[in-house]
Amino acid sequence: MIKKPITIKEIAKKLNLSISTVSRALHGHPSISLSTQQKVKLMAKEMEYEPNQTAIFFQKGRTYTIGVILPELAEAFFASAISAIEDIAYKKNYTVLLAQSHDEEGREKQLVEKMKNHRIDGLLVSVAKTTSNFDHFELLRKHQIPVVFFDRIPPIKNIHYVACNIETGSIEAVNYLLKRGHRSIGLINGPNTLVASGQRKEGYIKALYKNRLKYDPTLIVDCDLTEAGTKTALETLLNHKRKPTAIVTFNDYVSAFAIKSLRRFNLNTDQEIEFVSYANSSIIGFMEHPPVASVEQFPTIQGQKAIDTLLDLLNSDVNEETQGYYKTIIESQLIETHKD
Amino acid sequence: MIKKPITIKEIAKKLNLSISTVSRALHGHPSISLSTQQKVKLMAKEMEYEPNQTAIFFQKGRTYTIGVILPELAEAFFASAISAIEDIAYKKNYTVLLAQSHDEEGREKQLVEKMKNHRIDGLLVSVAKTTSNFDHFELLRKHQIPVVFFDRIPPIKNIHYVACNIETGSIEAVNYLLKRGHRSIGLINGPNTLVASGQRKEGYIKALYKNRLKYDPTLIVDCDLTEAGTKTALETLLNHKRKPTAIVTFNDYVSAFAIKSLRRFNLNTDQEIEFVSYANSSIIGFMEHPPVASVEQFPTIQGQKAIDTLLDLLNSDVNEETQGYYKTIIESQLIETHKD
DNA sequence: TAATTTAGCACAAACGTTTGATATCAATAT
DNA sequence: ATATTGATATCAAACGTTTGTGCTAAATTA
Repeated sequence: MIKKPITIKEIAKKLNLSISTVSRALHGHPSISLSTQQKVKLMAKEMEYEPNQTAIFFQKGRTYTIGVILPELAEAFFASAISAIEDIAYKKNYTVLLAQSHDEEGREKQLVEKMKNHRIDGLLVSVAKTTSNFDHFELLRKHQIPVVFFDRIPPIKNIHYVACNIETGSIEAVNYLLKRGHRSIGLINGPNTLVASGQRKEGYIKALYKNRLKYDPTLIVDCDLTEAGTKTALETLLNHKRKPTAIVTFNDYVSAFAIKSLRRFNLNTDQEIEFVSYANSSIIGFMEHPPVASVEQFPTIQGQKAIDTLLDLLNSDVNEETQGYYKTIIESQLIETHKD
Repeated sequence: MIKKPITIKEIAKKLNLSISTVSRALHGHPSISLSTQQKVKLMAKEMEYEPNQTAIFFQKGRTYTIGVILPELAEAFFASAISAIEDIAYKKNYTVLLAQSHDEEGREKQLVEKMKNHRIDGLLVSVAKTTSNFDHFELLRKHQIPVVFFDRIPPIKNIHYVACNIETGSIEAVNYLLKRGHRSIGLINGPNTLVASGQRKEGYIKALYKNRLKYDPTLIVDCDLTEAGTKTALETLLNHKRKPTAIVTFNDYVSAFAIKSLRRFNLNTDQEIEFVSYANSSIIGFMEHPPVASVEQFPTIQGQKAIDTLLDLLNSDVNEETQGYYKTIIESQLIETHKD
């Protein structure tokens, strides 16, 4: 037996009321008597009435839907973020339209367009690595659709964003290693095309300067984040005239590769090399020899703050110019690996 | 400068045409002359016309949106699955409405309701662990909204589903270890409330029987999948009178915990214990001493098949009764760990 | 009692699009 | 010359809901 969705029209007919009365009754409008309100609500329940959201969306011009565009859903960082976002959206009765850009500018652009046409109320974006032109986001502004960027934010003015300050974490990381007595600290960094690489490097250098230590650029080695690349980078550092006793790596995966490689082929190292990395991902818990610490970047908190400010934006009808822009910076934090 | 979305009405006025003509022109309807079609299309582009999808959704009763309900977005398996699903949805011009149940039946129920009201065209679900009543899915059937279950499928008749046959992988795993000369093989399994645990156990037992080996139930130890639980389970096996030389574990994480624990406190084991696990997750690539093999469950393929069959369902207007139900089984597959 | 307020409801427009039915006009066929 | 066809475009209804305005009768006030 197939059920056609029933409408307020049919409720109206059944109760000999007008459509508008039914509508208002269901919303508890004061100009409808309590008795009819109850009658209507009862009948609605009886007939298993469910409002047609598409009609409401259309009518109201709002969808209570927020778009989320992420570079890569399968990446742990973004998976955590979207999970946190969805949780809050659910709580606030919003719905999440999800899409991934795969770090492609073209796809990102198309997705923005698509979401605009879907009449999302607002958008959350972590921008693609390759994106160099940001007009598609400007377009949304013209259509009064607020956008909040998070984690990967574009280098443009007048935007709302939530980001993580990696530099402080970077400084903490180096300070930590210095306190542990290391004097030659290497850095296996990511490709220098990434903003994230620059941030790590900046912090690394600043920390050394602050401690009045001389900064040796050759102790920084870029790598492509693959296992092979990591190995090569590691070997470069091991052959350095001031062979580092500690190494900061771009992220936990690079640390894992480096440690794995180091231990397999260099087990007879009398002096252990200590590692510090970034992300504090769950992988650390599974490692036999984890880095001594990792810089947490709080994906869930970033996601939460991002959707919080978006919802704020949606529920204050003041326009942007007068109220300025939300800029939230989360401080990254060095987390020591739990010794078990 | 704020832009109001412009409508076909305004295009019509500007060209002195009727609304319907503009609509048909934009769709290339044959009863509109090519010359006017071009004029209209040109003007549409000029005025930066974008169709109001909410109006179209409402009008057509279809949203080209598919709902996806997963237990936990932050879990690697589901993150891969949703990634694959989104990719295909994007290609086929569908949009993904995402939500997570957190393995709670109540939340799952609410989400289904919400998605129904959003008028999704179809739904993809991996059901929550706690769900025991499946009426909310039945409801969708009545509303002609097709549902395809994947990975975690409910124990009810007449449904479309995509699942992974773990038993064959389980058998492969044990066979593999037997071939490698092991005669005492342990199993660190998950909680027996999980279907997944049962499947692993079944395969384990069948493999032994097929090889005419006696099955010792005490070589199977359940654990809660935590690090501590794994350690306890491992110790139980190590103290077994027929101490296993190989262990199958519920998943890669359990393997990681076990291996870590084993190597830390038992480094002087002359004879190595070999591990085989499930999931073949990326963590294996980062392990210093990975399991020798892992049973791949193909999250992306499952996701792909699931959305493929859903789209099939959506685009064939034959009703379910006549065409039967799609039941796709993916064979799991033992993947040997790449030696590097 | 007549005038005015108030409560309770109905009417109808509007949101933007699609689509079946219809109209117009010219070209062709009878 | 009339009927038929075909090409092209218009009209108007419909999708389900919200909401400003208008209406009626009862209740209140003067």
